[in-house]
Parts: sequence; structure tokens; C-alpha cells
Amino acid sequence: MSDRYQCLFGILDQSALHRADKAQLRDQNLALLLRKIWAGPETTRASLARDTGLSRSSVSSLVDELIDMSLVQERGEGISTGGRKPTLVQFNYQAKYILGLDIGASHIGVLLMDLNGQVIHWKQEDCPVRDQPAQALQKLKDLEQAIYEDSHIDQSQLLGVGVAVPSPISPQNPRYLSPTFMPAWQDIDLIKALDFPQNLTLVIDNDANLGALAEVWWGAGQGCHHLAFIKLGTGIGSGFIIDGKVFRGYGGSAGELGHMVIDPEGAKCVCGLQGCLATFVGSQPILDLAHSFGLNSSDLKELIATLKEGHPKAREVITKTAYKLGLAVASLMNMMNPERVILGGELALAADTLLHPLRECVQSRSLWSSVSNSSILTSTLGEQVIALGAATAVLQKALTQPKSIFMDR
Amino acid sequence: MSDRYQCLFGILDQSALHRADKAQLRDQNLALLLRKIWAGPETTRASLARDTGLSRSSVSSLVDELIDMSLVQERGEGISTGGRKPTLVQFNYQAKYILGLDIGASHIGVLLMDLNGQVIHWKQEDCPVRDQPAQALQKLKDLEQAIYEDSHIDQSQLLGVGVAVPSPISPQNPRYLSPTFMPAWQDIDLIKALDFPQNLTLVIDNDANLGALAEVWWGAGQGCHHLAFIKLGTGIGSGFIIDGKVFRGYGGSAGELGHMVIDPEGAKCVCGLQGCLATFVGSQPILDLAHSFGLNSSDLKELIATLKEGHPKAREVITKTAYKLGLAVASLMNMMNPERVILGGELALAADTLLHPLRECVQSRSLWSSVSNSSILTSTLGEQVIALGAATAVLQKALTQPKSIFMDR
DNA sequence: ACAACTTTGTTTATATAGTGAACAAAGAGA
DNA sequence: TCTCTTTGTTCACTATATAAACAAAGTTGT
Repeated sequence: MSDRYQCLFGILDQSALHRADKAQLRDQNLALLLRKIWAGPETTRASLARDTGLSRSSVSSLVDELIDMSLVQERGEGISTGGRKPTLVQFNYQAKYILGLDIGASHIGVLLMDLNGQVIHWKQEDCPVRDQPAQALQKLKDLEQAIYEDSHIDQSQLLGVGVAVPSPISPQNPRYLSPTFMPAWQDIDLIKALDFPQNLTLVIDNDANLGALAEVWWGAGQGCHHLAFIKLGTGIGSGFIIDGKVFRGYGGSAGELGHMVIDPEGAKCVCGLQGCLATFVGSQPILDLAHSFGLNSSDLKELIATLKEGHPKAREVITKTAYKLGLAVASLMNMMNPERVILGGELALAADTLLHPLRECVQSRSLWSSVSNSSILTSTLGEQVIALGAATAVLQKALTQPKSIFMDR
Repeated sequence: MSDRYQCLFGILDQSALHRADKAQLRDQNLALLLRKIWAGPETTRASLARDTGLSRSSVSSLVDELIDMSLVQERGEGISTGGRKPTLVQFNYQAKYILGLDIGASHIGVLLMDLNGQVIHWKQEDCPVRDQPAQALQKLKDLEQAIYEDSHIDQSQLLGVGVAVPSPISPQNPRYLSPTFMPAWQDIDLIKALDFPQNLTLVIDNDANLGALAEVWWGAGQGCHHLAFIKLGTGIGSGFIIDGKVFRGYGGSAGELGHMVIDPEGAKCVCGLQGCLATFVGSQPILDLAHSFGLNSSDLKELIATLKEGHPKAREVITKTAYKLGLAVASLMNMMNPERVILGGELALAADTLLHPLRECVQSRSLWSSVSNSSILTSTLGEQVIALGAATAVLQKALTQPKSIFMDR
């Protein structure tokens, strides 16, 4: 019987595991209003009361608190609908800013975002991140400083920092990268190395996971509960959103699509296995394939340019790649049954050519019930998607737990 | 900007989407205490107060309410630890009972469970369910009646009924089975056909999903947040538990491991695809394989008996099957990164032989980080597992939302 | 054996969050 | 101009949790 202490009861969040008190009640309603005001255009206290079911008196008191926190502002009077003119209230999207860091395998990017999801500034640079951690960290700081100067916004106006890394991250210990994929980073405590002030909210997660989050909030995944994002860049990674939340699995390595074995007799992969999807889909293997077809592109962009010129060999390279990718996506569909699959990363620029054979391959290998209501799309957020997702992770936390993020700082 | 209305904010449950009021506060604390009392051995009001963080006065008031609901009973006095003797309180596990129905492709089972998870009665029967819906429904009613008579418990003492079906179930519309897998059931409204009184809580879900739930609550999955259950029976299905909750995917067909394509050039499957795992792993294909090895077992049980006698050909059949299964499980591991994978169903009886080649195949095809902390085990719950899971789904609902299940009936 | 301390469970007073009714302000409509 | 609407605030009220006080019933130390 004592085993039962471990039972999870299907409880989703911590709140249900501890007592609920009145302060929590208020926090919940405060957060509810904050989200309504954030999401909507200008609104009024009366309208919020109708929408949420709270009484007008409660709404008044809560909105006053949000105004005191300077998260919400009054914006003059609205139009009467047959009675007294309402006072308009609006979210103060410039109350704070969020920094998103995209640490890739061979590039870095820094993005500054307001609370509206508007990108204020975005800078990126190529950098041998995988092998030169110190250099990468220094360059990140440089880009951050450059953005402060250009935007006239400084660190004191930050709410938090989101960090995307090209490695699985363990939910239990997000300080260290995977030694398999990033050996040079093995002994680096990321939180220490990034060296942000204690009062900033810091979120670290895998790049594909954060890309998925960005798509749900701002891109092709809006309104979607179950979504998979596949990042086709130097390597290949994927991230899942389940019920609006990033799904990480037990050890944080959920979504390692790139190391799904497609061909047991295939080439050796960095991960130690044979015939992983990553040995077929990724910038290097694709360029190798192109080379074997007599195309000598030096990078993926060049190959895609060749493709757009209508070169049939380039088309064949992409088609073959799409087919390999389809094998993995079909398994993903059958297993996870997502509502949408979104392709991002450099290769997504070849979407016109990629999507058709990919969809065909997936359809011939997935259950009709898994595929019929699902769609495969390309990202609409471009190269900022990962950094945007990183910043969004902080925003998500702020809008769901406003008290813990905005107060006591 | 209006798109943002759709945003999910990473919210998990409905509660955060609507206002929180005082009644909800009390319900939450009531449910918290109910779960503590359910999980533990005999306890006391003072001990509950310490455990939950609630004040002793609140606990007293809430426990009184639970006693009024006859879910909790006082059980005399406990031992003093240096002061006044405490009053022991204990969950009343016999306050209500739950029925679990296992509707398989070729069998039916009915299980009566108390709130402690104790199986009071269990009856099963072979039945051509897939092709003869009317007969199956009648036999279910017969078994139900027989159990009432044997146990001296009747429908008025039921809290609810859980129903497991051998088909994916759409979360949006759980009344109908999949026409692909259960064509004869196409026009049958399951809720209507089962014809239980309105006041009973009715839960319908896929059999493998419910098997997974049973393992987390009572079996090899206890204490596990992320788990996959694979049911190896007539066909093959799998179910996932994520954060203690069944994961269904967008259309309810998450976990269709059986129709993952293992061999694109393979045999045609009932689902319309080619080379699905189900064409290799499942009672019929295994018996066919055995036949090709010169073994003439009439069913899986006989084959397993032959295996246990030490027949090398039977061993080879199972090893080959394990290898095919391993291909799919490896993909599952890479994608979902579960903490445990649990094998159930008839074939799990051959676990001694099955597990070794399976683990080997999975290890050679999954990322070390996905596999190293995960384990593959066999079910400990036997043939009752599915029906037990069905009943457990009702129990889970009752312990998380007691007011909505136990009151107003 | 008796005083002093502990523990439990209830009672009572208090604080706080949300509600609904009343009210004042401001406008629409006839 | 008069009446009806709508908004936002104020105030009395209700429900819930808490802390402190209290009574009951034990243990421990001398």
C-alpha cells in the first residue's frame, strides 16, 4: 500500500499538490486578467468582467493592481454603447523587454523582443560554437552590448533571458550540454558562464523545442495544441508542443528525430549509431549527395539557389532527401499524432520542392487517421525562429505566473 | 494581433482559463486531502495538517465534509506520541465500486474494483467482437450481471464505468470506433449501446492507453512520469502516459505503433499500408512465421509453451519477432524519451526470451542519452491489465475532481 | 503521585478575496 | 427634458483559511 504514495493521480501542475490559499486565488485571477488584456486589443473593465465571469468590483481591484505593476495602462475613454463611456485599458507591451539567445552549432544570434512579441533588434554571426565555447560566449556578450547600444534599451529593462542550445537539455539539470554532441562544452556551467544578474528570469532549452514554441505563439502553429517542429539546419532536431507546453521527455531528449535509425546498414553517425536520419538529412550529407550528382555547391544556400534556377539534379537531391525525411516523419505521425508538423531551418527555404515528395512519402507510411487531419507546413518565422522561441519561453512564464516574474526584483 | 486570442499560454487545465472563486479553492483543498487519505495508510487530522500545510482547523472542517460524503471513516484512536491520542481516519475504500470493461478484438472482460484498486471480481470470455457487435454487447451485459450476483454488489453501488476499446478514440467524439479497424461497429453509438444510467461516470478510451494507466497506478510503472505501454496481443497497440495523464494526440491516434512502417516492401496490412509492424508482430504473423519454421502451433499460448520446453526453433521465432519490435521501440525511444517501456499482452508471457534481443536491438538503434536511463520491463498485471486501467480512469477522475463525481447523483 | 510539558482537535476571532447591491457619473434616445 | 443604459466605485456581506485560545487527554520527570 505504501507504493501508492508515488501515484501521480494525473496531476499536471504543482499547484494541485499543495494547499490552495487565498493569495493563490488572487494570483490566478490576476494572471487570468493579465492574459486577457495581453491577448486582446484595447478593452474595458466591464468587458473583462463579462469575459472572465469575475464581478466588476473584482476586476476593478485586480486591474488597479496590474496598473500599479505598470503592466497595464489606461488609454483614455472609449465609445459609449448607450451609457457612460468606458475607460480603455491596454497592455503595456513596452514595460519590459526580453532577450533571446540562439546558440547554434556554428552560429550565434541575439534577439531583443518586447512583450508584444515585436522584434526590436536582431543580430547574428557565424561562429565555431561547438569547438570554441569561450569565443562563442564572448561574441554573445558583444552582440548583446551592440543591441543595447542600437536600441537604447539596457539590461535594467530586461524581464529575462531565454537561451536556445543545440543539444538536449535535461529538465533536472539544465546547466550542462550533452557531452555527446558538444564535447568542448562538457565542463561549462551554462548559467554561470552566461553571467546574467540573479534577478533576471533565465530559461534554457533545446533549440528545436524553442522553435516549436515560437511557431505556436507567432507562426504557423497558432491555435494548435499538438505540434511538432523540425529544424533542418547543420543537423536535424525536432521539438514538440503538447497542450501548449514544451514536451521534453524523461531525460530531456524527446524529439531526437535526427538520430532515428533509417537505414541499419547506413553510414556511421557522430552519435555512435549507424544510418541515423542525420546521416542523410543535414547540410553536409545533402551537399555530399549533391556532389555525387555532379553539383559542387559549397553550402546549402548555393544548392537551393541552383534548385530555384530549375536545375533537375538539384531537384533530385532534394526529392531524395525529402523521401528520407518522410520515413522519420511518418513514424512521428503514427506515434505522436500531432495536429501540425512545421519545417524550419535552412532547408525549409527549399519548401516548394521539398513538401510534395515529403507529404507523399508520409501519406504512404502513416495511418490515414493520423494523417488525414494533420498538415505539414513550413515555418513562417525565418532565421529568427529559435531566438524568438527562447524569448517567448520567458514571456510564457511571465504571463502564466506574473507574480513570480514581475515582483520582488 | 487578433490571432493572439488563440494563444494557449502553455496552460494545462481548464481551471486556469476561467475565474477562480472560493468554492473552487475549497474543492481543491478537499481533493488534496482526499488524495492524501486515499494514498496513505491510516492517518490523523494533525498529521494531514503537517503534510499539506493546511491549518488544523481547516483540515478538521474538510475531513468532516469527507466523512459526511462517507468517503472517509474514523477508525478509533491511535498511539500517543507524548500527548493526546489522535483520532485515526481512513479512506473508505468500499464506499463505491467501479466497473472496468475490456472490449478486445476477439474477447471481452469485465472487472469489478473497489476504490483501493482491489479486484473484487473478474470474468472474461472469447467473443468475435470485431464482427458481431450485438453479440459482444449482450455478452458484456451478461458478464456484468453475473458479477453482480457473485459479488452481492449491484449497480447502485457503482461510481462509474471505464470502457477499453480496441480502436483509437477521438477525444472530441468518443462515441464511435474507428471504421478502419472496427467496420462492423461503424454506426454504433457506444455510449447509447452500453446503456448505463446517466448518473454513472463513463470513460471510454483505447485499450493500450488504459493499460498504460493501469501500469502507472498499480504495476511496473509506479512513480513514473513518462511511460509507454505496448500491448502485444492479436494486434499491437501502445499507449503513453505523460505527466500521469493519458496522451492521445490530436485525433486520438497517438501510439499507433502497430502501423509504423518497418519494411516499405513488406506485406499489405489491414490498415491499407505496407510492411507495418503489425504484419510482423501480432498473433497471426507470429504463428505464420512459426509455421515457416516447421512449428504448427494453433495459438500463441501453444507456441509459448513450446518455447518454454526449450525448442530452439520457437526461440528463433521469438528472437526474430523481438528484433522487428525493437525497430519500432527504438524510434519510440528517440522520439518520446520515456522513462520506462512496459510490455503487456499475451506475448509478454515470453518475456524471458523476448527481452534480451529486444533490448539489444533498441540499444543499437537509439541514442545513448535516450536509452541509458530508461528501462524496458514486462507488465506485472496479467490479463486484467486493460480492464483494470479502464476502472482506474474513473478512479483517477474521482480523486482529482471528487465534487463532480461523488456529489449530485 | 503530581507537576510540567505535549499533542490533538475544536472553537473563536480575524484577515482576505470575491460578490452583489447601491450609487454616482456620464451618456444615449425619445 | 426625462428616462433608460452603461460604467466604475463603494460598501455590506459571505465564504474560506488562519492563528490563537482552549479543552481534553496523554507522556515525562522528579
